[in-house]
Amino acid sequence: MPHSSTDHEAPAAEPHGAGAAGSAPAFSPLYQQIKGLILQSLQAGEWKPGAAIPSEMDLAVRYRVSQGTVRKAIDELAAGNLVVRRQGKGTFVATHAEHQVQYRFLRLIPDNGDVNSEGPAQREIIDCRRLRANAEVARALALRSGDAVLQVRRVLSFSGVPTILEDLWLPGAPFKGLTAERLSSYHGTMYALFEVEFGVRMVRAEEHIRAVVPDATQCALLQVTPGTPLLSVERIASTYNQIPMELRRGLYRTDTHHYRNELN
Amino acid sequence: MPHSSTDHEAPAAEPHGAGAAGSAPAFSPLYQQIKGLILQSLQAGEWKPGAAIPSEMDLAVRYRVSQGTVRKAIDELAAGNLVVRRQGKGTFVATHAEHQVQYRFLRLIPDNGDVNSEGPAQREIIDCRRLRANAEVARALALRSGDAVLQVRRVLSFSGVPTILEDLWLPGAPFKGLTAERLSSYHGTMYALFEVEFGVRMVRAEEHIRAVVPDATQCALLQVTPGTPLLSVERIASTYNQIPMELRRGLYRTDTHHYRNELN
DNA sequence: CAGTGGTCTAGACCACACT
DNA sequence: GTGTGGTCTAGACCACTGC
Repeated sequence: MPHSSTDHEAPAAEPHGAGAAGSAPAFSPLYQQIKGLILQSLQAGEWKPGAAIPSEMDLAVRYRVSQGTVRKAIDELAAGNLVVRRQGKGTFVATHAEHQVQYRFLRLIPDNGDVNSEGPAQREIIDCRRLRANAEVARALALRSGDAVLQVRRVLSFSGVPTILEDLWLPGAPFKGLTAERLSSYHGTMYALFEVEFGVRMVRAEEHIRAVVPDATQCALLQVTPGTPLLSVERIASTYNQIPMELRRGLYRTDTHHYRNELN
Repeated sequence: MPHSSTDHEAPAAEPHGAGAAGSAPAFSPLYQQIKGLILQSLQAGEWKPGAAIPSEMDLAVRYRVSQGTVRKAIDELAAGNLVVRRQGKGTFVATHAEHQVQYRFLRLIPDNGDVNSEGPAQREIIDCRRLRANAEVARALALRSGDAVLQVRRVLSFSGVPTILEDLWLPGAPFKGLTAERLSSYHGTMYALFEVEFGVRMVRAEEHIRAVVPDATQCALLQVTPGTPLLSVERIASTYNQIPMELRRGLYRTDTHHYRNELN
């Protein structure tokens, strides 16, 4: 094998063709392999959220491929919002901790369509406790029943009107040390706090939406009359490697807001 | 100017730099211009839904650019589901008229997650009439109040259970000749019919979701008891050029199904 | 086999940001 | 000016499809 100066990783440079005599081939193009390697570095925390990753040329040298191949790998990462390209500056690890887009996963917007018209949300932590996962929570978080989990309940208000009631469950281990105090005092979104304080970056989520009527407690917290229909939004959010790290159940008032979704 | 054999269009081959002394530059890369030209041909119906568009090489010759540039243009069109690439065969205009993915825009799925477990939906047209657009419908469809529109009401049932009640409004002109008869007798989705019979291909849509309680008529049609919360899904669907061509208001039962959405 | 999309490369140049 | 990502090109080869 030619030249091997400051080796980092070698992509095993096997553009096409079979490897060993395995019965399940499943080859991937070089740029996919590179994408995988970058992804590994991302998970491993080699580059922190908000920081720049090496330039395309540097990565090309490091992985012994052409810049174009690195480019295609990064293109896919950028398409998945894992990374942000900025012309003339570099490519940066995406982060929730930037005031730009406040709630990246929140699809509830005011009926007038202008998110800025109502100012920042007021957040109130109602409860935060450690407990043992029941079967349902355990399944959603890929834990075992009885494992330690953190349960948080909070209310989000817009222009002083309580609009969202959320219950969320987090695996106990990665979030050791999270308290109502820290949640309340942190300035920024929850996901930003998770990133900064616990190194857990939420990357993807899936939501299941239903229409429900709230119980008495929920009515009180959202200040709605019994019988008011609400949106029930169950979200499972995960980090890199698709590992579920949060189960969140939201109740959304839709008298002044609506859930917006784009299809194509 | 060199060689001009069988001219179709010329992209004015102006990769970078300003054109005339206009005060608003706004230049776009070559591949964006090519994308625009392909888009025009798509709208103009030069290539019908389901049919193959010319090969990358052919388009490169036609537009006087390299294959790579055409490729990048097509990549974006494919990313937007306007076109489908099939290795070894060609690139095809996307269509709703293929049994593969039945309802491309329908996000309601059974709670067990398996769309195939319930078989095809039963469709029943309740009503179909021509009338004049009120202010609300006119605004949504970019028409004037009083313009002719078509109003359709239908119920979708899964495994015999009425699950979706939809009211939809279509601009009268492009859909001249649409009747309840044709809607009922057509085998395939509504959007497939629109494509095949009226040349209107729905490409993009935006949905606004709320929780509501149905009125007496709606309860009867969906066979639910008064007070049952339902999902209200308002959709505006549009063709190429972003022109709105359909306003659809759906009421979804979410006792056995849920609206699924992916975030990233 | 020929034709199509898919991958990979290498090099040139442009647009932008910072110093 | 230097370095970054962004565009464009030209050519080679691979993988899949259908004749």
